[in-house]
Amino acid sequence: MNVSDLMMSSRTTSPLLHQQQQPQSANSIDSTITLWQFLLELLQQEQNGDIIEWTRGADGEFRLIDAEAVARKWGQRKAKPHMNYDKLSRALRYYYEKNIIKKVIGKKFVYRFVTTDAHAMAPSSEYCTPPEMKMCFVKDEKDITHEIPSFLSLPPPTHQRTTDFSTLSLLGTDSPNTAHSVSTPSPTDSVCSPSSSVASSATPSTSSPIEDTRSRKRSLSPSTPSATATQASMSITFTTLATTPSSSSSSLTTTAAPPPPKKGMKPNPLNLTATSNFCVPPPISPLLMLQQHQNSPLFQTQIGQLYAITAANALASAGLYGPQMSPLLTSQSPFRSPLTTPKNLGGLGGGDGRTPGTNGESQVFQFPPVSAFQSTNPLLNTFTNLISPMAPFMMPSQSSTSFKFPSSTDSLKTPTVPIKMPTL
DNA sequence: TCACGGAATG
DNA sequence: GCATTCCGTG
Repeated sequence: MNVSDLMMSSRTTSPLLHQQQQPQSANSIDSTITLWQFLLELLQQEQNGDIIEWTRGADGEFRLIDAEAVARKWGQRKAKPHMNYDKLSRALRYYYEKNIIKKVIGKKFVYRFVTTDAHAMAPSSEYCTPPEMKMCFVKDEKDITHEIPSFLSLPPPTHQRTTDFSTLSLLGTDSPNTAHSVSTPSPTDSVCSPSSSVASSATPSTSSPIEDTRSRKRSLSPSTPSATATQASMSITFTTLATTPSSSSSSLTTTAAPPPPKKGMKPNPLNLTATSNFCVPPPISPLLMLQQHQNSPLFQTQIGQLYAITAANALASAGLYGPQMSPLLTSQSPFRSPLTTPKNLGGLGGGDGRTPGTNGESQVFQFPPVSAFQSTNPLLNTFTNLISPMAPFMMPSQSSTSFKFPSSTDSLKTPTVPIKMPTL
């Protein structure tokens, strides 16, 4: 199966994508659509190129060429005849808090869809944030010829981070038949409690040009991670994309004797506080953390068209901690509301756009371009080549852990991920 | 003029 | 919850 097939198949699984294939008229009333969806829709339709455009599609950055015209269309869609840019922009500003859209400071009418950053996704940022992550999304095969709308975002360094993670995540490579998810334990079992994450992520970081002023309003409840949890555990669940997220076909738990999940506790794949079992407080080196990146609107709506590859800079650190800890992970259901993301966006990723800064560019974290870790056009390659960054981790010859990526031929089978835990 | 966020409201 | 509407401020 090639990328094209993959995309086509994925489209059929996505209501949103289906909707995009049959775009609603900007004039028709749809009270359910949200603004960011509407904007994405406009951006995807060439006929709107005179009122809205991607300025740096690779970064999710777009500009309202004719803001009032966009607002009028928005008003038509929502049956709000008095809609104008002033009101529309107020709605956009609410997105700042939700980490869906941010303002590109210094550029008039320029906004940016926010890619997922570790802090948005992982409230337990202090110990659960991978040191570095590279991620690229490929929007569409034909678009690759001019620009890859790669949502590349690099979480800034965290001073508070005292641990080094070997993290490698492959995201969004949901083949039509297979998706992969982390089956997470309950947040109540979390080592990295939300409170500690607030404390850490809301700590003003001098390294970050982004600072959410609102986060300072929140009460900080300083706490330290539990020193008792020294065991890392891991559970990877593979699901079929066609099924509901909860109907995972199987799961596998590591040999680290993790506490069994509480009965009746339904893991929330988005709640990365639930990744606590991957979090090991210092001085013991944490082994891994799996992250999902699903709250980006583009990721949400274009997952079938997007290819997301993340590769932490764990290639080296994986060697440190042992190649046995090199899990791969893809997202579970891509069709998940970004607004279900935990609201703890404080700190690095929560800039409100009004932080003193030189310009918008300096306030936007970007992942390196695709070429940073893809020497060739990824879409000219096969699916296998797309995940080539992970190849070293998937080679039994280099790893005591073999990882078999589910293929189209065994899509209904349950891939196994034998994971050997180092002695702590 | 643009951008921001509080507040009230639907 | 997600805007919409209005408004004061910079």
